[in-house]
Amino acid sequence: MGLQIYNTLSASKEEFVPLNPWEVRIYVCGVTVYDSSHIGHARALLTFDVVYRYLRFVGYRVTFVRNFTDLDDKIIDRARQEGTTCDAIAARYIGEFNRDSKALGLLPPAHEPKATEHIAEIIALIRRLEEKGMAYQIDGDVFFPVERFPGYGKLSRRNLGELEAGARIEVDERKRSPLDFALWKGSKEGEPWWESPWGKGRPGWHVECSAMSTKYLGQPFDIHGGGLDLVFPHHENEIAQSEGAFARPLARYWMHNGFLNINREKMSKSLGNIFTIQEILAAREAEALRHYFLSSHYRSPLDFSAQGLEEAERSVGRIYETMDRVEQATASPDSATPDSTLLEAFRQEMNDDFNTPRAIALIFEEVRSLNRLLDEDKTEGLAGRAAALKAMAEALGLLQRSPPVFLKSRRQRWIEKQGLSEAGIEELIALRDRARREKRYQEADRIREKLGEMGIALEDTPGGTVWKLR
RNA sequence: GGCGGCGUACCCAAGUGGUUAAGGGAGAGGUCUGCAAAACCUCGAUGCGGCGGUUCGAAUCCGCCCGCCGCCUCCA
Repeated sequence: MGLQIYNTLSASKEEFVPLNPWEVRIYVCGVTVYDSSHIGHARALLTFDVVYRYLRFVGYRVTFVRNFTDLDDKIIDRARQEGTTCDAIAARYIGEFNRDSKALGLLPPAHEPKATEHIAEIIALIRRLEEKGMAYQIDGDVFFPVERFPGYGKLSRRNLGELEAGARIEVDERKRSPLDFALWKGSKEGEPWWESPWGKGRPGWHVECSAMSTKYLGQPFDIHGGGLDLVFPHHENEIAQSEGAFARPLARYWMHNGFLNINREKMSKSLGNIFTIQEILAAREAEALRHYFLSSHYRSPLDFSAQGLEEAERSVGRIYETMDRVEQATASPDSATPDSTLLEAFRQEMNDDFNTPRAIALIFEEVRSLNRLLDEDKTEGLAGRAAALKAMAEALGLLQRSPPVFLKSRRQRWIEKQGLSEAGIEELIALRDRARREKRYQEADRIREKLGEMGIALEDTPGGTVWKLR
């Protein structure tokens, strides 16, 4: 059986059949660049990075697009607070985002369009809606009349009656329905603006994604993704605009990742429980965060904890340590043909709506068998299995670095945090080794204990004493 | 009020009708070791929030109840 994807549109898993058999076109809503990205963003980014990687792994040519919303009320507010321009704010946080995404080990998208660079396309889309009677102008604003789009609510499984009943929005009295949303906003004093058929103004929130996704991917395209919170109203409105304008589907599969909570609470500024990506990556390896997220299913809510992340870092370290052993024992696993049984098992798990927890379980089962082979000095089949493990890990974005580099980096980070010096540690180890050679074991154990208190574990291997973090 | 989700061992977390309920961490015992560590082996939920029901058979379907959470407003 092929890949099954849970489609929010049908609220069920569906066989994934792309429009063209060999390629997949996917659009993911990126970030609004008004502040630093936090680990909730990281979950969404990593979720779709794995979708992207896995689609490539199974052989598709993938066109992946992720936008920047660089035009929005929050950016305007921020610029005002700081007495600077929206451009400056957007540029700053796009820069941060690029650093974050590199640090997270994300594959770069084919396109990263910005709203401000697609004003012409946005205006064209709104005009098209006007022609079809799906836009109305009031003063300098243009709204989308939701009752003109019969499928409104199909993604979030609501009907207009329910929505209106539950609406707690401050209603703009000029709108025909409280649910109508702005396609174009007339500019107020001090706001960025562009010339348009409706006067000076700027796009509404949802319209830029409609314009940009179809510009790069056509309509329909295969997969549209984003966080669960975007289902309503953002994605619902994208569907209304794009399908209203062109009378064909916008995207065929809608994927949404679950939320990240902190200690069972939603992350929010008012609770002060937001961790930025930069804060987390200063303390932990990026692949630890990735492993932590992939250990639960992307659609489940996930509770973030420092302890969980620490455990994840150890787990990732275990995979690296095993790969390190393999590389020391065999010439080169890279030149081996990956074990096909393992790859097939991996595909089977991932084909079930990207079941990464099971894929990771598979990786650990394999880590155990590899270690057993290594313990027993058996090299038969080792390279092929290691190659398969590596291929699986890469499809998840793990094992992006060479084992020695990763292990060294983790150790280095820890030394700095503890204010220790590598030379000092080495010196103590040398002292202990001399004591051991001279069979002064009490002395040797005393030194090891001392290092232990510093958080360092020693391993006496045939090749000499190596040290690791507790 | 409307819509939706979750509750699996000490912790994290898969599993949505059928042999022994994945995997990781912690724990216990063992192999190895001067002693350790790492690695490996073994053990570990007769039970999947509670109570009923459907079924030859349910963590898995249905009903009720308890507890937690999300969306309906900007939000990944």
